[in-house]
Amino acid sequence: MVQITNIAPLFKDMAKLEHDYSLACQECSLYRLCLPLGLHHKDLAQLDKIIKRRQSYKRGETLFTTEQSFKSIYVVRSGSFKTTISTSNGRDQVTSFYFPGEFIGLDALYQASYQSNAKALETSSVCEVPFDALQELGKEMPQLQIQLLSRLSKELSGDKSLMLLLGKKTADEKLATFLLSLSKRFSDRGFSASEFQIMMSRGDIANHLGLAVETVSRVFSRLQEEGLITTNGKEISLRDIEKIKTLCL
Amino acid sequence: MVQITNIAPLFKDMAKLEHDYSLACQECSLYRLCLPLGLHHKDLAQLDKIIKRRQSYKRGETLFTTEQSFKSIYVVRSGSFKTTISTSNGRDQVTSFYFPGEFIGLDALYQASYQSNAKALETSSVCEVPFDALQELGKEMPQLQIQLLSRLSKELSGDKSLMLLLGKKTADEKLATFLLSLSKRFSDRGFSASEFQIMMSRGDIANHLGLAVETVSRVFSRLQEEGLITTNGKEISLRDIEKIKTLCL
DNA sequence: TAATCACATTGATCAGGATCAATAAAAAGG
DNA sequence: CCTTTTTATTGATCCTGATCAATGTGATTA
Repeated sequence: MVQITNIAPLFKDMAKLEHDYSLACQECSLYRLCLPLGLHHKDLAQLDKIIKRRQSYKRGETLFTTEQSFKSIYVVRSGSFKTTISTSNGRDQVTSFYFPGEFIGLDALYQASYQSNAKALETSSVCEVPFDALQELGKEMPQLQIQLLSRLSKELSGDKSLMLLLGKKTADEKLATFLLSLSKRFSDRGFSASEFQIMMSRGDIANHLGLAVETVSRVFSRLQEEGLITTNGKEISLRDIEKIKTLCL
Repeated sequence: MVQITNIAPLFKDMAKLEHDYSLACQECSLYRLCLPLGLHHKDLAQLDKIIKRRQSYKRGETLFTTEQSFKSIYVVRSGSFKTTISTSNGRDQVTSFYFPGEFIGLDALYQASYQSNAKALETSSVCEVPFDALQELGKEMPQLQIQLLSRLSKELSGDKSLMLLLGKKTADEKLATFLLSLSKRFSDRGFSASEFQIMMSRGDIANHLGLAVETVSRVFSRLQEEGLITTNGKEISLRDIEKIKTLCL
């Protein structure tokens, strides 16, 4: 059996996370969720050197588009992003949402150009990791390569699950699955698993789940009538997680 | 006890293509599509040592299931496979089809167990690549790591495209897109881009595209009436590829 | 603070594709 | 080879979720 990673959740100081964009990997509260996991101290320092800490992006601002050639992968430092791809006639699909510690742009390295458009969902910041430099480092740090492979593999299995959702689940099941996925990710990051603020619009959610906005709205209302959740705009609280789990299938 | 370890060489003359499972990477006709691409000759020899050539699988036979722990990735040598994942209540989704030179099991390395079930669609064979050994080799061959990353990334972008298909395309668009994807993959492998045999059932296709069998059948008939394709069971020929392209969106 | 604009909810109606049903055609198996 | 089983096609009907429409609720800006 090949055991690759053990991303244990935990981080404490929210304030740091939000505001100190220059914070080095060594002191970053995302350490356990991020790329450096498993690196030795001296290797970490080297990784730290190649990472560019970037200014924040405001809601709706673009991180990259399919027009740009691939140079870097991005790790969310604070806030959140969405990626979309489009048909030639302008319909588009929200392929993923990204939270702190998650990698954006991994699907780009094959074609050497970004395969999707990435936009901030709220005021957010990222660490930019130039891929060339990362590969150079990787030659001397197998652990880093493994980390990277592991991330790609994780995204891959997430995508397969979404295929199952898109292809085989009903509207109710889709939304239940989505809410639990958010819950898990918030709780992995030290936030409440049952009460959180969603920063994506109903439209984004609907699009991501292959539904119409109206359907999402109706399912939210129905779940609320049944006492499974409470919503107030962007505030969501899951009142009966166990029951919601049974809805996911 | 007489151990019969390697019978294959005895049959060297029998259709190398299909049946010589012991054929080394150096002589393999899939070279350009496969893992070794870009490796130096001596590195290739080393890679060759860790690869296990496996007996063939018959239609419907299992390559691996979600119950098994992850040890190896598999490269299709001949034939084809499908992978599926399932909901807790038994609905399942065909997540991908795999052709010669393509890698199966890449989504497994994150959780160290296979995330899907892989089955042969016809009499097929694979090369088994033990992941531990591959990682060891990778330490000395950056090119190999890059190849691996590249493959993961490629699968990732394929999956994103499928999300777009599942979430935003109509039945006609789905089937047109699917046919062209097959066409491309056959032509990449030196076969005709316009005439080929599909080895997956209508059910598999329907499931993969998030449709009912009946719908797939009807769309096939409609495309045929419109003179865009000809079908005869598993034989498909694309009569007007340009027009089919316009259907994909 | 009003005015504008983007987003959300709810209702009424519609349609694409699912489901049900029957038959036909291939495979598989004895 | 004939029998049995699986897979494919075609038709009739139904239903989930899309679309259209109207109103409500927040946000942003002047």
